Amino acid sequence: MRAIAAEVGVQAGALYNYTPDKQSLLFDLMEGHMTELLEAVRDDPALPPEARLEAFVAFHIRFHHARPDAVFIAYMELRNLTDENFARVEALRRRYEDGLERILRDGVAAGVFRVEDTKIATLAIIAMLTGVNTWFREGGRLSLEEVTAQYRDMVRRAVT
Amino acid sequence: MRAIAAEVGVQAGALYNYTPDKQSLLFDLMEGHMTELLEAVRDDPALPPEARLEAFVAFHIRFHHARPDAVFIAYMELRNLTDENFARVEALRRRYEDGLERILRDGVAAGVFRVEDTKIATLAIIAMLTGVNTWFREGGRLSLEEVTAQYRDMVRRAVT
DNA sequence: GTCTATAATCCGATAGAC
DNA sequence: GTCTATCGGATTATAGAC
Repeated sequence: MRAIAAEVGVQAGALYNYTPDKQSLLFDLMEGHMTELLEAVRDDPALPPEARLEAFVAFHIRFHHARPDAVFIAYMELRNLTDENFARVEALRRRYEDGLERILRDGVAAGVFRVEDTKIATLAIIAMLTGVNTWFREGGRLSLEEVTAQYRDMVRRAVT
Repeated sequence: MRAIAAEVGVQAGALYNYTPDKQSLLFDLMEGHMTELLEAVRDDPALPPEARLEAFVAFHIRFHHARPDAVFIAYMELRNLTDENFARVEALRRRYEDGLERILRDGVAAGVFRVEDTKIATLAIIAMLTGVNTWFREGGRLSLEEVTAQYRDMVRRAVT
């Protein structure tokens, strides 16, 4: 709390005019991040599953790349949530995963994807995409667009 | 330190007969984990790249599944290492990644893998495989062997 | 709405008896 | 080698002045 106060230029006690306690602040940050994620993601079931999957890959990488701090907190501070707050954040995360799984299931039903278990494929793809945040830095050997293109190819081939 | 002492049945001060300070204890844990990993991984360059890749997938999942606590610490406590200790752990991690990249490069050279950038594919595959630890629990819908088989298929198809 | 001051508690690490 | 006791400092949160 002292670090946050110093960052915004007030004393620690002043923060308690804006949040009842640290737990609420942490939960609000994480819930806000997940809500933004769910509101930003787009999926048009009328499009071919391959196009929907490619759009998801590009969206996930770009959205998370734009918010490294929120992603870091959402990942590292999960264990510091109360049981109830943890359950609420987890429910939002599952809703996001369900969006990807729907694409995979539709692709399987349409005969264009070969996926034995869509839930496992969903978790595998999201873990792979989120991993970009741990190593990608602007100004490196490849641009984010080039990196995204390669992940798009790997994901597409993994499920076809 | 107090929690560790309680777990092993001594008082906090007694731990300092075994470690000079908390930083050394943390570093020794993480270095030990990475050293075990590097000593346990096997790769026979004489085998076909596809077989070597499948062996790597199975090894990575099994090794990490057997050490959930060490994996968790190696991940969550990275930021609590001093700069020097962080650099040493990172160097070990990079050596492990290089082992997988060698397989991918050999496969590309042999014309059996289609990978645009072997470094990116390496990071993507490892992130995907390590993600298993965050959700897999013994006694669930699928056995670890079944899960491993599905990851093996996805990885193989992603690079061919 | 911000400040100072402080309560209550936790932390890593050390000192010295045994 | 373990214990008790404690130091010095950090933490979240509160109280009350302005």
